Amino acid sequence: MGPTACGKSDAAIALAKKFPLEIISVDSTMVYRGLNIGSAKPSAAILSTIPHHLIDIRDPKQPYSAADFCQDATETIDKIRRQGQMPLLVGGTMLYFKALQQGLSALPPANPQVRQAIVEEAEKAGWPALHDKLTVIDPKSAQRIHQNDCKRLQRALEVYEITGETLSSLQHQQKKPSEDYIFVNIALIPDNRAVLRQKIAQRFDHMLDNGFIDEARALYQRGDLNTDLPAIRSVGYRQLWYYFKGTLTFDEMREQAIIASCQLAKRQLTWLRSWENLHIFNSQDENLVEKLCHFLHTQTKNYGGA
RNA sequence: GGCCUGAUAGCUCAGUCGGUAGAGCAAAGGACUGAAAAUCCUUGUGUCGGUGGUUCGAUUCCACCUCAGGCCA
Repeated sequence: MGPTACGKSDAAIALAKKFPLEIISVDSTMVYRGLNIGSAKPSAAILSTIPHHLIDIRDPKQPYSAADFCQDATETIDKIRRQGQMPLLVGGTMLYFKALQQGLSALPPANPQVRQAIVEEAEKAGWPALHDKLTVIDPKSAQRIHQNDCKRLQRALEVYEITGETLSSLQHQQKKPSEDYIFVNIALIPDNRAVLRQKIAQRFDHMLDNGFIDEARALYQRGDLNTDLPAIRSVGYRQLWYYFKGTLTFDEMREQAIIASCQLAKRQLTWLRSWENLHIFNSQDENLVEKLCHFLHTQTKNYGGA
């Protein structure tokens, strides 16, 4: 785990060359086909040499979720282990890591019609009015969810609408943490954030120089995608969308994409700061790969048959 | 060379009829259960260009200087 542009993929690939392991991507954007350059997806050449999973498994039109990930990841882990290999989960989507290890409550999946109805209600009455409504239905969740947090408000109302039960009561019921596996949590954390920011900017410029705009334009010209979709909301694609529409100039698009990327990195670091049982490595350490190899070596000894 | 306009937070700017200042963005910290690269919450950021003058008190008024932009020679 680690923030964007900290070198996770490179480190994982280096490890895959030395250990009998296969990589499972834990990334909410790399799941989408056609989002390659902007998601910093490993190249086709690397993907064909080193086994990667959960990349290119969705069309950008179809949303993917943490629950989808849990199911896919569990199946993939089992498959890899049956083949006598070790799974290495690599990515920056911290909710996916958490959901996989701690489990999710038994909640209904998203329902587009119900969501649409809630959005329409919010457009008429405003989100604070929906928050009032939730206070009556599920005071516990309403207290926890801020009245401006439209995504969580929508979800809480959606769950009640579909099941007739409140989100808080369903969440109260036992989650099923995964007990079949031993997870070793490793974080790559930069010790200098200014350097990370610089790296993010350089990487974005590199993407622009290597066809990111053409890639995004092809998606834009499909005509059936928009910025309400999770795929197109992601960093870079969203700003390019506004650039194509003419809302942003090129310079504004570049600046805002880099800023959004830095803000993403900050949120990822916030997750990791309070993460339990974390093995932390300095992502800016010259000998990072060496140290990771040493660490993996001791871990495989400890958990050899697990 | 003359005249005009500007100089306030990291950036763009507002403001103080004289009582040492505030928005947006950025930043920092935080939350996170089927959209999570999403969504949301909290919090500051200051020699108010410099030096003098008037004043109980100047970022605010006055003079000069510096810098930037514009107009005229």
